[in-house]
Parts: sequence; structure tokens; C-alpha cells
Amino acid sequence: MSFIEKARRAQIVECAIETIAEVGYAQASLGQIAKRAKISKGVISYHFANKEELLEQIPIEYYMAWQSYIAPRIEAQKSPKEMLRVYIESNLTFVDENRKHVFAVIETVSNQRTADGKLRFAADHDETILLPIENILTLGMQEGIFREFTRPSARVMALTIRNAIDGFTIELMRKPHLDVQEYTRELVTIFDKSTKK
Amino acid sequence: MSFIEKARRAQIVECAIETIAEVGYAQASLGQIAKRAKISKGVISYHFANKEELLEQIPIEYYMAWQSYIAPRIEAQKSPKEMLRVYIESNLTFVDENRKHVFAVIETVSNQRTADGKLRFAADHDETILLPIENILTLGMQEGIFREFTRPSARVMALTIRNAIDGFTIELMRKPHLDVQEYTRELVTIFDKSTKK
DNA sequence: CTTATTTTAGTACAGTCGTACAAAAAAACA
DNA sequence: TGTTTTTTTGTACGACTGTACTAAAATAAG
Repeated sequence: MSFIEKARRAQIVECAIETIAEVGYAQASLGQIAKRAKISKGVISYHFANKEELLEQIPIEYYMAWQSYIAPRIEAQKSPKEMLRVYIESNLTFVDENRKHVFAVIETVSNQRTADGKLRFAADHDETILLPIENILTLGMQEGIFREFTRPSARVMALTIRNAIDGFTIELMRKPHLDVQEYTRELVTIFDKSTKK
Repeated sequence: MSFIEKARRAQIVECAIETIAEVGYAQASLGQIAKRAKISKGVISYHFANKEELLEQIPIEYYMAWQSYIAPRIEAQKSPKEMLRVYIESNLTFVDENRKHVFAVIETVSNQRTADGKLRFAADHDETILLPIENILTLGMQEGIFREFTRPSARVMALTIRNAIDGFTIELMRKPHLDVQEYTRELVTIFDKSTKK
């Protein structure tokens, strides 16, 4: 892949993100995206096989950036309690610093569907996103720091934590001047208390 | 409004719900909805001013049914702790018994936009949905049963509870055989612990 | 039964969509 | 430099959208 190819693809994906963040997934047409990038629609077709391939890049790019931001911060912690705190804190910070992108990911993941109408990214969600949280919970339980979790109840806990983070994103779009620090502190408190023995 | 008018509108709204639940908001065209109802597109135009008015009915209908289901159950409780438990329990039961409708509401509320691209139902969400939870929290704090909440931290708590319920809905669509009872029990535990002193 | 009203089906239309494609422009290479 | 390859533009096309509208059908009223 040439330099120009990479740069163009990056630019187009960036404009797709901005477009989705602004007008929503349903209204984000190739025409809209091209206009924002100040290029012809044909350029998008030239660099991407189709619209689907373009929109796929948004979650893919995001997951990579997300992982390389979150993972080392968690690994730097010793106790599961601290891991959970850092997981929440670093997620909210990451969201705060990548507002448009994260919002575009949520829009894409919850809207993009395959030809038969099923949600495209529904399956990936579990293993990629939920597993790390479940691992922290299991670890904390084994060390006797967290309360007892069955496999299903750890899953509910993980889902609830994840929903809280995604919900924060949507709230942040609605209220851009939200006090992120305060929100973070409160979420840490909530899930600290709810995992305690 | 005549009898036929009411029946037709109800039928069309019902088919709109089913269509959205099945193929998603973006793909739910009037043609699709009409086909499902086995009527001509023209009938929809006759009974509804436009597509927007039709899709509005989905959240409106839902909020009314939701309120008349939830409110009396909460009012029947004495302590805030019980109120919170019943709020969670009755919400999950309501979702479980109205899967398609609730999912269609989430799709509609998080996708329907005004002409200028802004989310249509973003504003309503707060007052209608969040306030009852905030009231329970405030009550519990005043009675000394719950821990201290500032106004913003009570709001985060309310949002987190609400996100947990909405997230449960989406999980239920992904995994229709989910153990609802177990999920409910775990959510009650989580928020019981996290509101305790 | 006749007439008026409500409701339905079917079609037409203007607009937007994603994609395909030909020609022009730019860049890379010799 | 001239030649080839890569990239961009602009347009055209078929498919699909929501809405408008006409004529037919069904129902209600007199």
C-alpha cells in the first residue's frame, strides 16, 4: 500500500468518523463524507472496495488504539481492585480524549448490518470487550478481594460496567461540558462497592 | 378518530415495531412496513401525516405502557431500598415481556433525528426516565438508608442504573435464551451494594 | 336503493443512494 | 524528455426512498 493510498484512506476514515458523529450513521452517505473531505465520491470508491469496507475501519482502528491505551495501564496494577479502578478511569479518559471517534464506533457497531439484517459486530463484542473485565473479576475473586461471582453473574457485572462506560459516552455527547473527573470518581465508587465482599 | 382509523394506526405501528426490531431502524422503510402489514404504502400515508409521525408513536406508546406498569409497583413499596429493587425487577420483567417493542424504542430513540441532524428524543430522556430514579435515591439518602449523594453523583448513579437496564435489553436481543431471573437478581445485588452506606 | 363519505390500491414523481465507468490530471519512472 | 502507472474528477445508471395523487372499492347515511 503506497504512501498516498494510506494517507487518503486515513483521511477518508477520519471524515467518515466526523460525519457519523455529526449527522448519525443513517444519514452518513458517501456523498456527505466526500463533501467533508473535499474530494469526489469516486475517490472513495477507488480506495475502498465499497461503503462497508470503509465503515469497518472505524471500529477496527478504534479497537487497536483502545487496546494499546488500556492494556498497559491495567497490567501495571498489582491488585484486582486497582485494575478495576484503572480500567474505569482509563476508559473514561480515553473516551473523553477521542469523543468523536468513540461515538462513531458506537453508532457504527449498533447500526451496521449484514445483508440478512443482522448486526455485524454483535458477536465480536463479547470476546474482545467483555473478557478483560471478566478476567479481572475472576482474579479478584480468587484472591478473595471481590465477592463471589458465578460465571453468569460475573458476566452481568462485566456487562454492567461496560454499559456504564458506553452510556457515559452518549451522555458526554449530549452534555459536552460534563464534569468527567466527577463522573469517573462516581463510577469507580459504584463498582468498587458492588464488587466488595 | 373512528374505530377503523384507530385499528389501522395500531396495526401499522405494530408492524413498524416488528420491522425495526427485525431489520433495524435504518432499513425500516414504509415499503417494508406496508408489506409486513399486507397493505399498500398509500394506506400509511393516509393514516399518518408522514413517516416521522408514525415512528413517533413507538416511543410514545411505550412510555405510556411503561409508566402504567412501573409506577404503581414502586408506589406500593415503603422503603427506598425496596423501591430500587422493584424498579429494577419490574423494568426487566417489562422488557422481557415486551422485547420487540422495547428494542424498537431503543432503535428509534437512538437513531431518529430532526432535519438539522440532532437526535430527536435526546432531551426527553432525562426528565421522563431519570427523574424517578433520582427521586428514589434522594429519598433513600434523606431517610439515611442510602449513602450520601450529591446532585451530580445521584445523576451518575441514575444513569448507570438506566444504562444497565437498556444494556440488558440489547443483550436479550443477542441472547434470547438469557436467564432473566438470574440477570435480575445480579443487577439488584449490584445496585443494592452500590447505594449502601 | 342512492348518494356521500371514508378507506384502499396502485402508480408516478422527484430526490438520494452506492456503484461503475470514461476521460482528465497527476505522479512515477525511463 | 516521453511513457506508463496511479489517482482524481465528473457523470451516468439502476435501485430505492417518502410523498402526492387518482381511481376504485368499501362503508355509512339518507
